[in-house]
Amino acid sequence: MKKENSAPTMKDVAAEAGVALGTVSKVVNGLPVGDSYRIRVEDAIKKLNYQVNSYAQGLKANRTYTIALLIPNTLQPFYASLAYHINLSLLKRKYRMLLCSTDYDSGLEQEYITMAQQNKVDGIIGLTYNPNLIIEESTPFVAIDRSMGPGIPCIASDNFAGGQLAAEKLSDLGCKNVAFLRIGSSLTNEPNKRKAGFENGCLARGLQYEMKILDDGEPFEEFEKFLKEHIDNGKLSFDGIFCVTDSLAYSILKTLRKLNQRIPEDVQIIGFDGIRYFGDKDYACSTIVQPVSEIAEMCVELLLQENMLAKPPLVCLPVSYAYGGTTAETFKEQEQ
Amino acid sequence: MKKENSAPTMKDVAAEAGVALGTVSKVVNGLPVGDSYRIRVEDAIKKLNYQVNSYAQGLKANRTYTIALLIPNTLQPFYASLAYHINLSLLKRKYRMLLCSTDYDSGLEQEYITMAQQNKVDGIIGLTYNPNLIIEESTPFVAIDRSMGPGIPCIASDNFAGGQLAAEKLSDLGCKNVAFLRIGSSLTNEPNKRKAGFENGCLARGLQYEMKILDDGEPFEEFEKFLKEHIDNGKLSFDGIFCVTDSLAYSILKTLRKLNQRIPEDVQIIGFDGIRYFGDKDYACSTIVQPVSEIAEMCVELLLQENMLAKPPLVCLPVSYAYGGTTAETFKEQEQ
DNA sequence: TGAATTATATGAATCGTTTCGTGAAACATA
DNA sequence: TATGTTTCACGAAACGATTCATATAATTCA
Repeated sequence: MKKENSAPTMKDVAAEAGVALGTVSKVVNGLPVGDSYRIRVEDAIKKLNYQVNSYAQGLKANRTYTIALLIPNTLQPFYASLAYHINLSLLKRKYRMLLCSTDYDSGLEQEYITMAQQNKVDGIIGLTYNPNLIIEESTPFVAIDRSMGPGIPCIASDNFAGGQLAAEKLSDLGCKNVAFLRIGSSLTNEPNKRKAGFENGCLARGLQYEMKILDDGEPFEEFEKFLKEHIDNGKLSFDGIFCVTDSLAYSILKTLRKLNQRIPEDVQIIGFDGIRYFGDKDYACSTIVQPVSEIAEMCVELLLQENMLAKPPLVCLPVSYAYGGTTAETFKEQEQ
Repeated sequence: MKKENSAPTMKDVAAEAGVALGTVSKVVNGLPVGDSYRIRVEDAIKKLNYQVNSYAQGLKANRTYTIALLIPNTLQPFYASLAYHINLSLLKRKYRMLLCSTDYDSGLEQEYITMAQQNKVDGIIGLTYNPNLIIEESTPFVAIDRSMGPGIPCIASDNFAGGQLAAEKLSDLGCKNVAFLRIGSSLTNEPNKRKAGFENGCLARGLQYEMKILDDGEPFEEFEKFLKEHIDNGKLSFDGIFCVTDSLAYSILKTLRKLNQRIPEDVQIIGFDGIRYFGDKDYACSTIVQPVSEIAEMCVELLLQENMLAKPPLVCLPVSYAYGGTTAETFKEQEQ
């Protein structure tokens, strides 16, 4: 007799079908069972509208088919894209995803990790900023864009190559005197390598270059000041600018327009990330595109890989260049 | 004696502290326990680095403090924003969020709902498109933008008022002859009310108006054709256009520019949603802003509300207008 | 036909919590 | 001191699934 007002359990199904508990379990899990039994159980399942209780399964099996994703938010397109693609990769493997928006808050990052561990997730993927997160060794962790120490693989774009590519592109597009602009985290993380790559590329191509790097807390206006200082008689001394992110590129674009510079005629701009308007339309600016889908797939693959020893400390995936209207490729503009 | 290589359990803590299982449980849950016991237990917890197993808790309590959010994806800024704000509202209440990207796939929507129910989530928030989803009555469900039937509250912006507001704004900004453009779902959902609201507003203000509504599957080029037909001698007959979403507004903007129309000088455009570039910067276009944060809060509040009877069938939250460069408010443009 | 072998269904034990009836200890009262 | 009350720790039972040792039925072979 099934209890009132409560979801049916395996026991209820067993009673309904007139078989033992273990038999129902086998049917549910697709293990070999005599046909007559199987049919009776399947009928009972349909009749009672039975659904397994993943929590009971998780408790017994110590496996939950759930992973946690820590990202600052889903408002920034790059993070949103990561969340989307990681979700897809997990879906293919029948895994579920707990989304944890950390808002760049170190305390919240730690809270979410503790929560995830209590929830006995099968692993955590994290794009985090707290430099001393405490992660139990028993919980597999894969980091994005940051090296977190031994045993924790880091997945990132090839940021150095990306910086280099930006320099080469600007050079190919006719620039002679370029600038690199960066704002944000002083942490040692993979995206910081964009600077070295760009420098390297500039040297290789014989480009004149300058760098303006704002520390945490410095206001964006410093960039405006910097740019103004490089305007002589209405003319900007740079003919190309590489911004560390598309978001920054967008702000710089607006600033330059305010300073009466035409883009791309007077100065060309390349960003980094590969952000598109509304998710799937044009690129927000000419940009070095991160292979988000590949990053996602690699994160999931490494996270779920059993063999800890085979986990590499750092994986850098290849980036590419995409036109987005802020560089002077007239043949492409016509395509638009 | 604690087992090798496995996370410590309450039993381990009890043994370490020399107390009973129930006592540890009480300490963990903040129930009254004698001070000497409490201290011993707390020390043991620290020493063993014990963490509760939420799965065991969930099994016993039939309560998981987890809800599932079904949205098409996180790439579209509006959905991404929903995900972000719902996550925040849940966090305040110590709830976790399973993110399910459905990609507008009816089958996947149903799969996710079944999965969520097996996972014994405490509720589901869904912005779905499948017209006949099967949802167990025992799982609380709150719908966004779609009425799903009795017992399932629907949360939405006041789309009718939004359409009206768009007409009024265009009128205030000097438009005399306007158009409404819509593409997408033929489902009966709340956003469809934007059309009626706009019509109503146009009539009230004595605006000339035309509508162009594309069915599912019709190509975007139909809009271009429509607009071309309304260009006479290089001049568009409309001086204002209301697009059903910001995303559409963006596409129309590009099309109009291709047709040599200046925005906002020749024709003003208002979209709907309140999308911002890069999540927190300028609006993508002049727009009717959906109160996403309030929608999120309302969804969570209604979902977790115990009293089923107090759940309203439909909640419409107030929208507002925001300038985003595609309307002719010169005083605002100067602010930029 | 009877014994040996194989195949397969059974159900008790288990996972890590929470809950609650039980009983021991501490305190108050006469 | 003896008795009645109150307090609070104890630990068995339960949540719903899986697993595995056991029991039963079916099959094979002499």
